[in-house]
Amino acid sequence: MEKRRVRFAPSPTGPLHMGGVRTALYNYLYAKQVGGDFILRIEDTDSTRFVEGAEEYIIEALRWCGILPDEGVDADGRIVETPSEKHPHAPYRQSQRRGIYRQYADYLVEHGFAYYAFDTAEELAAMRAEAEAQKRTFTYNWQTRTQLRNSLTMDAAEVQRRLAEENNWTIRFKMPEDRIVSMDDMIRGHIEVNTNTLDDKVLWKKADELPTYHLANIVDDHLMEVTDVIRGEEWLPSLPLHYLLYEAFGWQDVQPRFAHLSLLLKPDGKGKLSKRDGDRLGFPVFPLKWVNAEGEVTRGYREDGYYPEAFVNLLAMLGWNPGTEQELFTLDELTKAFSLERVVKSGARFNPDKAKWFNQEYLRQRTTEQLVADFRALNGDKLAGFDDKFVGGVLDMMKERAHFAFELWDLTSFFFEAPQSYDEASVNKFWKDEVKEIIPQVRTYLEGVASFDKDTLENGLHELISGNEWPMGKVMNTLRLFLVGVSKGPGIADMMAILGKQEILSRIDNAIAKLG
RNA sequence: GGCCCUGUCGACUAAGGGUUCAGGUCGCGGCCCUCUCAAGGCCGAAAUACGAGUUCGAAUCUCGUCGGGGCUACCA
Repeated sequence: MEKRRVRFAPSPTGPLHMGGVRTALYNYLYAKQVGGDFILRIEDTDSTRFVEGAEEYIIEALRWCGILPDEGVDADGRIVETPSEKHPHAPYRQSQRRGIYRQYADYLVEHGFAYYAFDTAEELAAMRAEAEAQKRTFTYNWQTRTQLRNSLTMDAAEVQRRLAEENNWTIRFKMPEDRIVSMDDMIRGHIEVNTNTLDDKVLWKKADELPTYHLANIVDDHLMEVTDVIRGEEWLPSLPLHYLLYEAFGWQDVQPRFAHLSLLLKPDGKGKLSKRDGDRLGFPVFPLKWVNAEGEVTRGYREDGYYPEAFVNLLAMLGWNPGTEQELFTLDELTKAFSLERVVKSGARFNPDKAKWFNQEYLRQRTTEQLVADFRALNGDKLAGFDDKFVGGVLDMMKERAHFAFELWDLTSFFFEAPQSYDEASVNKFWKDEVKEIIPQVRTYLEGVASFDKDTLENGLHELISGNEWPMGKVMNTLRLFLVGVSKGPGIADMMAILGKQEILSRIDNAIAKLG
């Protein structure tokens, strides 16, 4: 089989949405599975929607996820502008390929597949409004084009004059009359559409000297020898046009195969997942943090504390499954297991809780060394006086409770700082006369323990308390309160063993002094 | 409105006409463990949108209805 070549072709109109990352991921997995190439192409034919920094964001997001393209981006993470052996189809930015497209648009006009149109946007908008008022649908196609201002209705001289003098004309595709376009989608199967429901799409804009998406996309996919197009479902309605364009160019025998992915839906209510949902429900919708021109900050998975492996994993499982009960996959495992046949056809509602669960699983898989590094990166100054062995011991004991590394400080702070205050409800509950008499005796016992390890302390404390018929719960909870300040944390003996005798005795003394 | 896609527990999904009074995971509830909080273990509630048809047999095939999504720009 020929080498598979797939592409991810986003527009730099803002930060890349997590749905876009998923599309990129599926392309990557599909290509890598068979040793194919993953290409990045920037579709920036609409200069009015260009957003500064968006292109860099896209590349950085892919890099963070570990799915950087083979072609289109250089080692420094820049879009390639000059052809080379590794990047033969450069430039990979459509705005820099403007010289390429015109000949293809002209070809279509010369061979009767397209025509020049001189209607203004205002005229067409007015016609659409009028049609709507009459509860009709205005479609620019064979039924209406003969009454409109275009090269089909004007004489050749007039057309030439307008082409030379006017600056706002377009080239439109001449959608055939009453034809069934028969298409295949790798996920959805066979699809048929009647061309009567389609309109004469604009392929070229004189004002910009640039093609629109449809033309640029087909031409570039062909020129870049793309074999498979995996893209979002929003492109499905354009598929007949794309088929017809391949046919018009005579490329139908080498046209790519298509797969249209369903969209990501909001966690609740109706509609597709949007930035608003993230703000409203408290989760990121974008891979990385983004600050727009107005200084408005949008949160990202990376900055929210997600591991890229977890993010990739959760994205992969949103609309695909391996057919087994396995849910945790490395990128390599995904590459081996992935198949378009197992991509789900219906839209996937995003579930933030499950996203957190994925991160928790990845946090648990981290080695102690990795976790210590994560933890120090977040809490450096507070940990200055503690060595890796101590920090690692604390984290090993507590990591099971965290979904994110940033939660670890709240979970473990009492190992690094003695409590400054004591939870009032717990004090009222446990610090009673009976216990006030017992605690000093426990302190005396602790002071005399020769081997201050977990098992010795655990057994010793239990024997001491039950031997004296003291109330186990009250005594232990009081000790916990004195050591931690609140009613939470690991086992008392575990804590004592890690903190050491001096620290334990000092915390007990402080608490007694403070609470009286 | 028109066109296209789509419809299994609250969510992600499995089951490709009989092996299914529908399985797993997240979430939810309960119990156990226990010095607290977690974690863990065990158990539980929870779905084939609806209606016809095909068939000995339908979650699975067909049609209709309803729901959801997308497109309907000189945006991508």
